[in-house]
Amino acid sequence: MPVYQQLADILRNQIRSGDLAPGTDLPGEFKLAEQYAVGREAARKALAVLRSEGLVATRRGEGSYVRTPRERQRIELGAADKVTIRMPTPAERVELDIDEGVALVVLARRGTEEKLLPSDEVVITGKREAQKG
Amino acid sequence: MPVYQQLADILRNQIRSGDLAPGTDLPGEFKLAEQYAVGREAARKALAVLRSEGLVATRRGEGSYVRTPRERQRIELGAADKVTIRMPTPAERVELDIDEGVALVVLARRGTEEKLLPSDEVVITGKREAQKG
DNA sequence: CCCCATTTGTCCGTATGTATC
DNA sequence: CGATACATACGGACAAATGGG
Repeated sequence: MPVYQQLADILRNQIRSGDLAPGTDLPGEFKLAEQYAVGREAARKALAVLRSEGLVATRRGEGSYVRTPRERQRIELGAADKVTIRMPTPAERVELDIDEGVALVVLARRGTEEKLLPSDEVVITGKREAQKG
Repeated sequence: MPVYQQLADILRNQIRSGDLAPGTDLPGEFKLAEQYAVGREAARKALAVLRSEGLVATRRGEGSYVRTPRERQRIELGAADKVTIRMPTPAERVELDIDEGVALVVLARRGTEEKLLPSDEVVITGKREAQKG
């Protein structure tokens, strides 16, 4: 198994187990590379994997940290409403302030414009009370 | 703007415009790099961007091609059903045969196990006919 | 406001591994 | 088996953003 994936697995386990709690700063790329005796690229790639899973966020000049789960807004769908999901473009990620590893929920409601929502801020259900006819 | 992003923008536009139709093979990394007078890494990164958006898929030893839109299965949600979305882990991508740049739909239905579905194969709506009481 | 140290981002070059045809 | 093509890995160099002093 590739070095970067092994490292990604180690860090993912530490995150899932709570050993690395949400909000925790991760070591820098060079420190990570040094600690695990790998090249910088392997460390970078491992972080990239975790970013792509939405577990970690990285800010240039700052470093990486464990992402905090978002508060989820409930979306109730009627029979005429449609939701599809796709990944945002880099431009959309900037525009909507979406982290890497977070999908885009496209909500199409009758007579309204499409709404674009970060997938980690929503939970989708059917309508609570149904209308007749 | 970074070279790889400029190249990604060019290719994305060609895909969106239909100039590069679904199923079309893209030039190899070296050819792409040569054609646009960039390094191989820039070409690779551009392809990585498009993969992360679900526009392109790459097979080792084969090359890259424009992904074909999937047939979408309609999912009708009741009031008790819950859907959340997250990115799959590399292991899950292998397990469920999901391309890069495709999210995972987690469908939780009353009394059943969670169902995991590729986000590009579903469209979600509310229940067509509502039950009373 | 500038300077500086830190950290990530970009880019290039090179080499080797591995899957496909 | 060879040719092609992508994947991994390391090295170095410079750019760009951040934060502290």
